[in-house]
Amino acid sequence: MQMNRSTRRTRNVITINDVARLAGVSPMTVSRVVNDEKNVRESTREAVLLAVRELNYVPNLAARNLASAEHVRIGVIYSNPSAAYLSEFLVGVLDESAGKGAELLLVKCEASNPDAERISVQRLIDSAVTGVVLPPPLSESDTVREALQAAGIATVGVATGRFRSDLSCVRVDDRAAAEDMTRYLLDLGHRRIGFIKGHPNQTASAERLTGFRAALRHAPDAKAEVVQGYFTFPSGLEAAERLLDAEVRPTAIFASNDDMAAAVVSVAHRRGLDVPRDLTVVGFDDTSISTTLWPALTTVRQPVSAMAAAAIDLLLRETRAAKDGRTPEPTDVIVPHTLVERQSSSPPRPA
Amino acid sequence: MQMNRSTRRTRNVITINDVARLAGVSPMTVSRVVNDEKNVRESTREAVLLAVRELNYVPNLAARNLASAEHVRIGVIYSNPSAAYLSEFLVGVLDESAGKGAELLLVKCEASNPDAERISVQRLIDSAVTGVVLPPPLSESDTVREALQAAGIATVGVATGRFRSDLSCVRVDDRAAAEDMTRYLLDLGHRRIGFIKGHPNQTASAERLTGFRAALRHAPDAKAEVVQGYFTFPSGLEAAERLLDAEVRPTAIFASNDDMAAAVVSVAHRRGLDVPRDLTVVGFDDTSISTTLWPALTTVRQPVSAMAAAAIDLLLRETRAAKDGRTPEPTDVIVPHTLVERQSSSPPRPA
DNA sequence: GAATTGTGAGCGCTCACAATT
DNA sequence: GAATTGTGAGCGCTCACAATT
Repeated sequence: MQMNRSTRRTRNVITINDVARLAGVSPMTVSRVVNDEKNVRESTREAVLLAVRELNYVPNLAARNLASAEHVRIGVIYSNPSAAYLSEFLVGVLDESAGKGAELLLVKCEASNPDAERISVQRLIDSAVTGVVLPPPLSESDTVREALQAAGIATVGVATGRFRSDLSCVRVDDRAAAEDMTRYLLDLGHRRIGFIKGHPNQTASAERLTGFRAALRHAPDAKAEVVQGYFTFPSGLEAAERLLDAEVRPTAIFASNDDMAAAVVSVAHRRGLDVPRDLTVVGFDDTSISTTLWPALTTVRQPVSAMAAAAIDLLLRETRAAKDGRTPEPTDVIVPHTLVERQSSSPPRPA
Repeated sequence: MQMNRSTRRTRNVITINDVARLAGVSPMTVSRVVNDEKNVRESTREAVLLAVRELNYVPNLAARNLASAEHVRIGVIYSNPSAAYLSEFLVGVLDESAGKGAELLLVKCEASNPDAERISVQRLIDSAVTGVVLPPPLSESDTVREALQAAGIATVGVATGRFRSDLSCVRVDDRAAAEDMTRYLLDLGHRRIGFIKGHPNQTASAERLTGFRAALRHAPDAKAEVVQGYFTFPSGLEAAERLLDAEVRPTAIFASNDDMAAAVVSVAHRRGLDVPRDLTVVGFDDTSISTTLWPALTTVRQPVSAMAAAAIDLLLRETRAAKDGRTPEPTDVIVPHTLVERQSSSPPRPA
């Protein structure tokens, strides 16, 4: 017999009790299933999940936070990569954590400065974060990784060039992506191709170069010229000058990121070269500069927001598992890249 | 006599009950004071606030969210302003809302497209946001403002050039800031000054121009050349070419934002001009590009993160007041700007 | 009557343990 | 004994109302 409901505001929201009733179990069992805990019989789990789906149940995060011992607080240490990258990254981080009730703590940090890095990590530790997400370039900082590992804090790196067995990461396959782009240039008919490398402190730089070289192996008649860059616009200017000063100019230049590709376009225009008629220019990342520019850049799209979101998701999964006494193996999440063809590329002009 | 505490995890955290006990009132009274409700005697309020401060009480947001009828969800509609601006803005929004338990909902929107703007607003309304923060340039969109007002959603605009009586805003005094910068150039000794205007769809553009002109009125011997820009790097390139093509070149160029100032530096270098020896270049905003560049830009610092944080704070205050039945007057929050002197400015070369 | 303060219950979940298989 | 499920209380706040000034 149903008691008269209290006079309180009626919320017509599905709760854990509704799910429990439908599944014929206790609310605690529903809680176990929803939180992916072990020691739930498979048939029970399925019954609960069925009820969850049927009722479209979404756990109340406020209640979970209040009832559970600790709060999920995720730290993000960011340095000054391309601002375009950071804003896309933050959008992804936000979108994912907002819905999961995780608190975010952002800490700025000068990159390539071990002292500053250690201080940033310490600040996160002092703030009792449960996990940390590292966007590039800090995702490859030994200092940061070691300090976090020493403190036993779950960490996920984003956009590292390679997977390493002691750090979960979310990345694209940089090598395959660079290979795809190079093959695209070869298919257009280019045979003299300049390549601008990324910063040597990031493994993605080497991977992209490897991919570039791998594609060229299938075109023995092609000539490659490789110069160093550092992912910045100014370094791209300098690299472009070097490549375009060659006696026989390349007909295409592949820059390891969009900022440097934008610099190549800038230098080309200064020299009176039409892009793409006289020079094809392609980039990597698909950050906002690639469409701000004229001509818009052909580039490799890294789904930055989705990667950030995936990193948060992975981190939450790992911290939850850790709380449950399991120590999850570091995971290597590879997300698909896409080649985005825009106006900065075309077949070379017939000689 | 103290009962044996439950076997449950002991949290040694200050709660509303601790404050109530110390202040000699009921928890509900503490709740009223903390939430800034009316109908609390002034002496009671003071006693409670004293206890809050003494114990360093911070309300548990999860408990508040669970107990109170509705959730605070703040929408942010962003378009594609400078990426550097957006990332700073998001950092501020995040820092402020994380600590206040507000959920954030980001919606991207193509600017200057009324249909897209209406769709974005509708998405926020459908998601039951309690308030909306508008970064530029959407903070000045009539479409967006009207749609939100029609839906009765509290809104705060950021970095609008002027205050209007129907919209709370957080901004710097653009006119005064531009006047300061211009006076700085005059004090350095410049008498031929180029000015690149911002996009005409933002009131800040006009304010900055007004400030520039106001400062020049005190230097009757100075000559000004004003050209149109649109806040983008390419528009800055074009404007710089126009200014530097003049028979008598300006010795200083004041661009209405950093992106355009960076473009001016780029054009100057292309023409073999040394910055600042041959040409002083100054910007506005102090976004990350101003220090990435060489020489680093002298510019006006807008504390973007702090402004975003202030906007969130103001919004929370307004929605809370509205819940309490009060209709707060739109507020005009002006935050201080600062002139940041770096390497791109110097006295003009003696003729 | 209006302004101010307090009371008891309840928001939706998870804890620690107990009970069952 | 181990694996699985349930029980009762409690997390820290605010609601609706009642009681007091």
